[in-house]
Order: sequence, then structure tokens, then C-alpha cells
Amino acid sequence: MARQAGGSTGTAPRSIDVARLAGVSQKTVSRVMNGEQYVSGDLRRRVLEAAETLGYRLNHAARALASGRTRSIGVVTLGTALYGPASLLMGLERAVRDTGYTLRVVNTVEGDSTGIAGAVDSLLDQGVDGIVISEPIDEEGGDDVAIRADVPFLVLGAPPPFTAQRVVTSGLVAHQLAQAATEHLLDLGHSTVHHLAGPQRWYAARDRMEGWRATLAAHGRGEPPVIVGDWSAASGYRAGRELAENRDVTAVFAANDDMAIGLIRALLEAGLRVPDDVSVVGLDDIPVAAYVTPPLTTVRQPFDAMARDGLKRLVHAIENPESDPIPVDDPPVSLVVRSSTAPPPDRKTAPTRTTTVPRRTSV
Amino acid sequence: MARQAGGSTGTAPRSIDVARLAGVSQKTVSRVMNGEQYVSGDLRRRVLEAAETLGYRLNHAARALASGRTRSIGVVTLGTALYGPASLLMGLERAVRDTGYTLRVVNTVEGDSTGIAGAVDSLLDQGVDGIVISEPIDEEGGDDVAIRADVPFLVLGAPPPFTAQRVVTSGLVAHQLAQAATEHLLDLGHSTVHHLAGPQRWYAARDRMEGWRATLAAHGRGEPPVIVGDWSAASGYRAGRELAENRDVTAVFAANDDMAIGLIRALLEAGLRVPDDVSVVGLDDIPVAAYVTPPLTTVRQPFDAMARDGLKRLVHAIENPESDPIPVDDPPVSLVVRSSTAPPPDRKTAPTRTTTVPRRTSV
DNA sequence: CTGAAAGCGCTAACAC
DNA sequence: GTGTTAGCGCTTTCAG
Repeated sequence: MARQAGGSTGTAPRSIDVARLAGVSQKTVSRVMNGEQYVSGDLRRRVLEAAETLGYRLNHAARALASGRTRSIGVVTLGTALYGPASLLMGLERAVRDTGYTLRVVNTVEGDSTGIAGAVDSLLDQGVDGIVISEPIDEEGGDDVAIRADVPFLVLGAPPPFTAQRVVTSGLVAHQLAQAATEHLLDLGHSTVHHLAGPQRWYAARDRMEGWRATLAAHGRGEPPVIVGDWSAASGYRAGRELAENRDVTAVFAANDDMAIGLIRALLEAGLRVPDDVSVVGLDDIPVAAYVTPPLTTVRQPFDAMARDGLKRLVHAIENPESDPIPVDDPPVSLVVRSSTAPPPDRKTAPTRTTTVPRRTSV
Repeated sequence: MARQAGGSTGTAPRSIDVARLAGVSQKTVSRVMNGEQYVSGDLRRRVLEAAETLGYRLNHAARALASGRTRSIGVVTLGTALYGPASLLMGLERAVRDTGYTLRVVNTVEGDSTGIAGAVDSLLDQGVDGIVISEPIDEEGGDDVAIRADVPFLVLGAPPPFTAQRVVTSGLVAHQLAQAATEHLLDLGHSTVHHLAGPQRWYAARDRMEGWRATLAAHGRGEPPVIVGDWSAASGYRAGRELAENRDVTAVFAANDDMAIGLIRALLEAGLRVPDDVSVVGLDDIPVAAYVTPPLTTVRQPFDAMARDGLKRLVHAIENPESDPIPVDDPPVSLVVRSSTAPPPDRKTAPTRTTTVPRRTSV
């Protein structure tokens, strides 16, 4: 399948070589390789054939130099293997294939004060046509970083953490995720829902918290104090020890599954039963969520759809600098009900749920 | 922090602009930007200053075209958010910063028969100087794909899945991981250890299995039949139901934590106690491993060290085509003992372990 | 519909 | 130590 590198001479064939073999001008080869119109079917065929026999491969560096565009998109990630960010990155890679662009990935250097700005800078340096901030966070300084660049940005799931022109922001998804989790608990009969939030530097964490808050307000429920974790199961565990002392707590929405699992562990150690005494909802649906004890009720993020929609809009902004942006198409979130949630202890009417493992197979 | 794009004119400054401002030749600017020697400190200073005021940014496309090298490294990933592969990718990103190269990431298209070869091809197409196969697997066809390319390859943790020149393979790590897990169980007094393997297309899975097998042999123990899963907790659960029927099973080494968690879940549902009746060791030390019930004993992979060592050797091969490869420096693996392992039921002497959660904080 | 000429911004040899 | 001269392999004008 893989083409041979180099011809008989050892040097890679150029478009002019293809042109000569096909008996056309080099420009015609260029037209064919770029799928431009106004090339007769006959010539196109001959060019393609010549390219095939020569094992021709277009030189992207030359193309970029001549055209001023690299056809690559840069992604700023946080450099963690957390399930959410990692899944988003994979979704982006999957989605980018259909756009004709390639991906350049850069982590924000942890501990570096330049943070996202530094990562963006290095991407700009490499000459990308657009940039994706996959998990926006606030910088240490607190001030919005002023990033000026001539390429469009896609900021996933949050308002842009900086000032830049042509920013294509995506989504109320985080809000919907929190709403689904909170309403599920409310529907079960809990009078209110506690929240174990993610680190507040993350927009994702703040948005989920806002969604929870708005949902409680919409239902006229009181808002208990928020506990803030750092996404880790360890922080969930600490929060759990705290919550276990408060007998009023009957329902908790944790901003991610890892924290939910740590939380449950602490509750269990404190002698509380889950879900009989306290219900817990997570967020992410990590691969093991269905197999911990008790199997975790959680909310699943539409990573692939988010990546696809966001990239589509980013590419549109890249290729149509002047035109209006494509409207956001927020994909639906889905609640996965398992066995960590139940009606509150007081008014329990339904029988205790069995802890049968649901049918899920995906890796 | 971020430089302004474009000068007053709106066009990006070129090296010749810097040269004029600094009053030197363009070649001198080039020398300075590349950190070459034979430039007086004075000139270097002036050039740097001029570049700074102009907001000069080297054009990588032009450099690549002129030099024939892109200073980028391609990574072939499997496109899963599994903890292991995702962590390795993050480790590679972290490690690549120190080398002066950038990363291009491509997933193997799932279901595409060209698989790794196709991904490599697209990377070659983009013009990378070297390629990393981060999680080698066998192709559907079964035959080794003949990949001929003029760039060196780094195949992490396994022998190369194809024939290519200048391949820098890395490691016996998988073998050591399996050995650590198996010996821990043997040391506890178990007469033998069962193995729940990963999908056999993956070299990582086969290597772990070989390590387990070799360790049993070295201790003169019998080798029970292997059960094969697919890395998922669901497959671990299925394996657990099977193993639960065999009362001879007292110790299981699962090839990753997800399967271990699914396995434990099935064991618990079958009325068996972990670790009192059956001990289980996982592999990866995923973030929630310390907080499931019981906290999981597992083996941690040295992702960052593997990535760093591998990349160092790959870059050496890129920059010194003729010289000998740098020898592999396999980093140490570490066993994390928690509460899913104990002596076998028969000869148990030590008291049942408490299930206190150990002190781990990392995300 | 097709072709000819003119660079894109940098590095690689060579001179000085 | 430093400068000069040629391209690298494409895409862009602009003619036909």
C-alpha cells in the first residue's frame, strides 16, 4: 500500500517529472492535484496515471511556501490523559480527516506562565491556518490574554479566554450536561442536589456549575454550598469525607466520573449506602463507570459530534474569511442511568435497585 | 507574550527585513536563527534585537523546502482514549519539546484495511523526518506490511510490525510489567497465577502475556489457560463470570486496569471476596484505581521515561543517519500494592488487609 | 480550457 | 567570521 519513496534515481519525483511523462505543462499537473476544474477528463487521466507510475507525492512545504497556507490546524491541549480531554482530542483527529487538513498538537506547558498564549504562539510559529483550544482554562495572571493572530480560533465548549478576531466558539453543551444530571436527581424526588465542581480555572468546570445552579433555580430549589475538587478521584474522596458528615445530603452531582468514584468510596467508608442513603451522578461515562460498585449513573458527552461540528465551522472560517460563521449545532447529551442513583431515603417508594451490570460493550 | 502577526504593512516580516534593519546579510540572520556558530556576539545581538522589534517569525515552510527537512515527527496512534495510549501520547508531546521537533498526529483509521501502513503513508506525505508507532498492532491481513521509507521509525514497546530500515525499537518494558505483577502474586503464596490478556493483535498484549508466561516458568509453576479480553471492563466482566466458576483460581493478573475492574465486579457478584478468595492485579494505575472497591493493586508504566528515551533515540537516528543507534535504556516499572491482593485463602496467616485508601493525589 | 513566467522565504554551497 | 549566488517544488498571476 505504501508508496516507494524515491524513484530509480533516489530523488523524489516532482510535479514537473509527472508533467513531462504525461506530456502536459507543470501547471496542469498542479491543477489536477488540487482537483481544480477546467481540466479535460483526458488530460486528468493521463496526469493521474503518470503520477501513479512515478509514485509522485506532492511536496507540502513547497505548496505552503507558494500559497501561504499550510492546510493544517493546531490544537492546544492541556497535556493530561484525563478521559474528557483525551476523548475530545481523538474526536478532533477523527473529524479532521474529512476536512483535508492535518493536525498539529501542542500542550500548554504546565507551570509555564505563558500557558495557552505560549502554546498558541508556537502553533502560529509553525504556520497553522486555524487553532483549536480544546479545553480552555484561565491563565494564572487572571487577565485575559490578548492574542492577536490572523487565523480563526475555535474554542470548544466555552467563551474565548482571550481577545482575538474571528473566534468561533462552541457550545452550551456543558450547561446541558449539568442540567441532565441535576434534573435526573430532582426527578427522583431529592429536595436539592449538592455539587462537587471541577477546578475553577477550567471553563468546563464553571459551565457545569452554572448549569447545575440554573437548573436548581429553575426548579425553585435551594442551592447548597459548592465543594470544589480538581477532577481527581482523590479530591472526590476528600469531598466525600466532608459530605458524609452532613446528614442532609441525599444527592450529589460530581463534575466528572473520577471525582464521583472517589466520592462514593468515601461515602461507603463512612458507612453510608449508595444509592440508598446518597445518590451520586458523575459525568463522562468513563469506560469503567458501568463496573464500579455501584455502577455509576452518569452523563455522556457527545465528543465526536462536538469535534465534527466545531471543525466544520473552523474550516469554514478559514476558507471564507469574509462570510458569516456557520451557526452552532449543539449535539444532544445523554444520561446513562445505572445504579448509583435512587429516590431519597425519606420518601422512598420504589424498591432498591438491583446492581445488575447494564449491557455496554464499547472499549 | 504572543507576538503580533504582521508589521505595520500587514505583511509578515522576512529574514531579509531583519537583515536590513540589523545591517547584516540575510545569511547572517539565518545563521543566528539556527544557532550556528561563527557569528560574533555583537552581530548576534543586533540580529536578535532587530528580529524582536520586527516581530520576526521564521517561515517553516520555506525552511523545509530549502533544507529538505521538516523538523517534525509523526505519531501513529490508535485513536482510542484508553488510558495507556493516551498517556503515551501525552508523554510524547511533553518529550518532543526538548528536541526542537514538533508532532504530527495521525490515527489509524478503524476498519481501514491499510491500517498502520495507511497512517504512515499519510505522514510520509506530509513530510515528517521520523515516525513513531506508539501502539503497534497486527494488520488484519496478518502479513507484515512492507513499509519502505527513508525516515527512521520508533516502535514503542514492541518489535517492528513491518520491515523498514533504520528502526529504533524500544523495550522490554511490557515484559517487566508482567513480571512484576506475576511475582507479586507468587510472593504472596499463590501456587499459580491466571492471566486475563488483552486483544492478541496488540503487541502490548502479547508481550505482557509472554512476560507472565516466562515468570511462571522461571518459578516452575503450572500455566493455566489464558482468557483473552479486549481491554474493556465489559470483557473483564465476562472473563470474571467464567473464572468465578473455577474454585481453583486464587490469583489473576489482568493486562490492564479496566479489565481488572470489570473482573472484580463479576467476582463480587458471584459472591467471591476480593482479595480474600481471589487476588487481582491490574496494569496501568488509572486515576480511579485507588478508589474502586477494593482499591486496586496494579503496575505502573513509565510513560514519560519511555517517551523521552524513545524520542531521544529517534532524533539521534534522524540526525546521524550513519552512526550507531543509542542503546535502549529501559526505565523501571513500579508495582503499586493496594488492597486487591492478599495471600491465598488456604494458607492465609496475615490478617485481612484493611481497605484504607492510600495517599495518592496525582490527577 | 491550457501554458509561461515569476516568485514564495529560506538554506546550501561556495567565495571572500 | 561573513556575504554571494543559486535554487528547493510548488502556486500564482497573466497570456493565450
